[in-house]
Amino acid sequence: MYKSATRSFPVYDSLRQAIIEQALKPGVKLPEDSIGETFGVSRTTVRNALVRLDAEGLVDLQPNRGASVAVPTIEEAHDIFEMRQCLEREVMQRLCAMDPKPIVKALRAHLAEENKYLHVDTTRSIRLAGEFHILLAELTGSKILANYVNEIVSRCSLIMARFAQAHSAKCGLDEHTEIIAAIADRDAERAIARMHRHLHGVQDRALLKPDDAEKNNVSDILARYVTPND
Amino acid sequence: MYKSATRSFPVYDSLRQAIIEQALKPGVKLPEDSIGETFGVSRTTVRNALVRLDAEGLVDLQPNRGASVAVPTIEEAHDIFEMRQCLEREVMQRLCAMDPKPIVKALRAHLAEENKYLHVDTTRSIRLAGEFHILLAELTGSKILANYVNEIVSRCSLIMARFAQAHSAKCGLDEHTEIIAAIADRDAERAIARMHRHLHGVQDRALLKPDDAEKNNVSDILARYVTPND
DNA sequence: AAGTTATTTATTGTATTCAATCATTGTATC
DNA sequence: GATACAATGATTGAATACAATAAATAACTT
Repeated sequence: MYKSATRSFPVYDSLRQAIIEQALKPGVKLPEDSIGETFGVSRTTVRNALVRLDAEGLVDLQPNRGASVAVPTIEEAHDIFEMRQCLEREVMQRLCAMDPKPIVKALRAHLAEENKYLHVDTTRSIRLAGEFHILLAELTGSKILANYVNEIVSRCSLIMARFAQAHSAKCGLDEHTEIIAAIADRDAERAIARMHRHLHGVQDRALLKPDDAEKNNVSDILARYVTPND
Repeated sequence: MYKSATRSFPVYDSLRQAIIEQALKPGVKLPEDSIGETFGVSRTTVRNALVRLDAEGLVDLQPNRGASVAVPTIEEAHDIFEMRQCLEREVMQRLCAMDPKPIVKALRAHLAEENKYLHVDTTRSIRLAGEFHILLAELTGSKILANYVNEIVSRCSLIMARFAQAHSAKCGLDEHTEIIAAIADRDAERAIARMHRHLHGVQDRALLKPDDAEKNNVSDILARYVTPND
């Protein structure tokens, strides 16, 4: 839906990544000026990216008082997790009605990747765990379902940044393995049950920590996310 | 998610309305200049609205060649309708687990409205039919579910504009009545079945007409959608 | 005359500019 | 010392301006 051939795309993408990886924590202000400087673009361009992120629910764009990383309430957190259950149930349902061979192959390949970076690169590990769910959705072949799952997984990352203990964001790899097995057997009921329990575990671990909305300097953090192209 | 206290909001809102009501048909170009003139705002402001509509899937924003009303393919159409089935099934499920009294009351009130304008004001009638589904979603109390349903109902309007016979967009009121009855009985299975059949009917009627992408003048059409506030 | 290239025109991408709003600090008053 | 108000500074809202790209037209070649 988003064509990357614009200057605002890298801004959008880096901000998104930074939010998902919890480098930009909920509540952090996102001033157009400083972000523009970081990326070497004008405020117009930054604003474009912010509008998009607002539409996706990752950023909160208040009139006349600018943008900040969205701060999900505990109610929204429950709401989002419930929706996630619904979407991923649908994913399981559909995958179990398809030819499991290519699906399982792709999933196993991803799982190997997850294993590779477990206990090695935490940030990457967390990202891969999320991408496992996005891959599942993509394998259904439904663009719109994949989009929704993508969006909601991102928002769950945000929730974990707000409420969860540090590093509790990692999905259990065993659980991913179990889910793949159920799909391989085309056992929809089991796949749904496994997924449900898995997500419930993630949710449980997510809703513990009281918030410490520590202020961080945006520019310093973002500088690490600029992809150098010269 | 979208704060209305900006100049771009009326532009966004009018465009959205015009697309949903099928006054702006799929494929119609949306030049920033002429739209800006129509609303008395600058291109910057128009662009803001277009970016948002692109994010919602109602507008297609191609780099360097501007915006046009999205033209869903037949594959996307099926994809979207399938997703809609999933979402509205969830709505039924949730509503049937709640206290039916206030829900049924709100739904009956809406149905009365639908009846009132049936055979009187076609445009309004079509809009109300869509809003029935949005109301259902809102009554679950889930913001995010309501958002998704809202979005997907809009995109279904787009699909009907592209493929359906003129005026086949109207939902059967009897079917709405049946759905309400099932909710009143807290009979989830029946509610889901009714909704499923209902949507299937809508989908069937939607996928007939070959496209006649007649060119239309945007400004003329949009002029009717400008809400005068002075 | 058909096709190709050059030129012009229209439209978009982005930066810059100015006005409006909000946040903050300082000052006065009680 | 606390509160209310005023002035300042910082940040956003939105229009304008300029550069870059694409579309349309004209001129040219074969």
